[in-house]
Amino acid sequence: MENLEKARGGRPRAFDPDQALDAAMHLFWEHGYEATSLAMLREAMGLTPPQIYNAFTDKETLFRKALTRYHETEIGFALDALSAPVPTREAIRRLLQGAAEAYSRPGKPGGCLFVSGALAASPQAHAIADELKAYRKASEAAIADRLAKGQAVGDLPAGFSVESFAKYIAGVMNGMSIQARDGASSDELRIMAQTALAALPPEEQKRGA
Amino acid sequence: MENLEKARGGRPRAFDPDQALDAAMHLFWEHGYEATSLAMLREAMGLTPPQIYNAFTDKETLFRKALTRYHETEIGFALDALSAPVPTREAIRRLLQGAAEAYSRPGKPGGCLFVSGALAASPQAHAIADELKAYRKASEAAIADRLAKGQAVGDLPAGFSVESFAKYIAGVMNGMSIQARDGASSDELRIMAQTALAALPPEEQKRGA
DNA sequence: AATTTTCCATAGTGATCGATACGAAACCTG
DNA sequence: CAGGTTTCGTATCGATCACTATGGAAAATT
Repeated sequence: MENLEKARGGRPRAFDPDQALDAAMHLFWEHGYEATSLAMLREAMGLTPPQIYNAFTDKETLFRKALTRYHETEIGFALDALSAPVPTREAIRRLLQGAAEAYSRPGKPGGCLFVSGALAASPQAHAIADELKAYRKASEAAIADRLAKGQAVGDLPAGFSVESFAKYIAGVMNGMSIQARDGASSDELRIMAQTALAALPPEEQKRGA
Repeated sequence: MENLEKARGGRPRAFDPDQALDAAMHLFWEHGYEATSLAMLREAMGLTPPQIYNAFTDKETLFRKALTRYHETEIGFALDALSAPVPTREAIRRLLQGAAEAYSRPGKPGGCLFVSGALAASPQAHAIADELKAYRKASEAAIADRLAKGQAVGDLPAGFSVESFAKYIAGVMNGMSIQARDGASSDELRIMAQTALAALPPEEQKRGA
C-alpha cells in the first residue's frame, strides 16, 4: 500500500502514528475499551492528550482504528485458513490451530480483541459492543461460507447444517479466547482445537475406498 | 436455612436486601462489574447510596455477594449434572444442555456472569477479574473431577486426558456464553452443545453388545 | 524573509466516578 | 418514658473521566 498522506505544509508529526496505534491496540486488547483510560493510553503511546485527539479524533475512533489494525496485523491466520486450497476439514483445522497460536502469542495479551474488547459494556459504550459483535458475527459467517463451499464440493454430508456447525466453531474459538485469557498455554489450546475438530463429521471419500 | 439475622434494636431496613441484591446481580450480569455505575445500581435497586453502602459495604463487596447469589440461584444445573448418578457421557450432556438453557433464559441477561462480569478489566479491578477467573477455573476442575470419576469406572478410555477434555468442555461452555450474548437462541445453543458432545469418545460397553 | 499551516505543551473544562458527613427518624431495651 | 442503636434522606466529597482552549514553536509555501 502506498503512503498517500496529504503532503500539505505545516509542522510534521513528532511521532509515528502506526506505532502509537499499536500501543493503543495492545492496551485495548489487554484491558478492553472502557477500562482503558486516556491516562493509560497517554503513557503507553508516549503522547499528550492533544496529540492523541489530533491524530485519532477521540477515544471511540481510536478504538475503531485499533480494531482495524488488529484485524490486519494479528489475525491473518483466519483468512489464510479459510481461503487455502485444501479440503474443508483441513481448512477448519488450520483455522482452529491458528487461533490456538494467535491467542497465546508470547508478548501479546491473551485471547482475541474481538472478544475481550467489550463483552459487557455500559449503555454509553453500546455502539462499541455492537461493533465487536459484528466482527464476531462476520467471523462466523466466513466460517459458514467455507463450510457451504465444502458441502457443495462434497467434503461434507448433504444433511449437514452449515450454519449450526459454523456457530459451533466460532463458539469454540471464542471459548479458546477465554481459556487463553485464563492462562491456557499454546499447547493446551492446540489440544482444545484438536478435540473440537473431532466433532466434525469425517471427510467423505470421493473415489475409491 | 434459618434466618439468623441479628435481632438487635435500631431502625429497621425499609427494603429487602435479597431483592436488592437480585437487582444488582442482574445489572452486573448485563453490563459487567466496572461498566455498572452506582447511579445504575441506585436506580435498579431502588435505593439511595447510603442504603447500598450500609447494607453491602462497597461496590466490590456488593459484586462478590452478587456472584455468590448467582452461583446459588442461577447455575444449579451444573452441580446437578455433575453429581447425578448417570453415565459420564450423560452427565456431560446434561451439563452442556443445562448451560444452553441457563445462558439463554428469557428475562435474563444472555450468557454467564462468570464470563461477562469482567473478562477485561482496568488495573484497579484486577482483583475482581481474578475472582471471576477463579470461578471459571473451579468449574473446569469440577468437570475434570467428574471425568476422572468416569474414567475410574470405565466410562472413558484409559489413555484419555481428563484435564484436556475438561478444558475443552469448559471452553465450549464459555464460548456458548458469548454466543448467547451475541443473540444465539436456546435452540441454537442446544445444537452447539450437542455438536460439542460429539467430540467425547463413545461410551465403552461394559458387558454385552 | 513573510506567510501559512500544522503541531506542540501547559493547563484546565464540566461531568461522572465511587463513596460519605450529617442530623433526623424509627425501632429495641430499660 | 429515656437511652442506645441502626437506618433514613439530603447534600455532597475528592478523584478521575474523556476532552479541549490557548498560545507559542516549527516546518512548508510563497
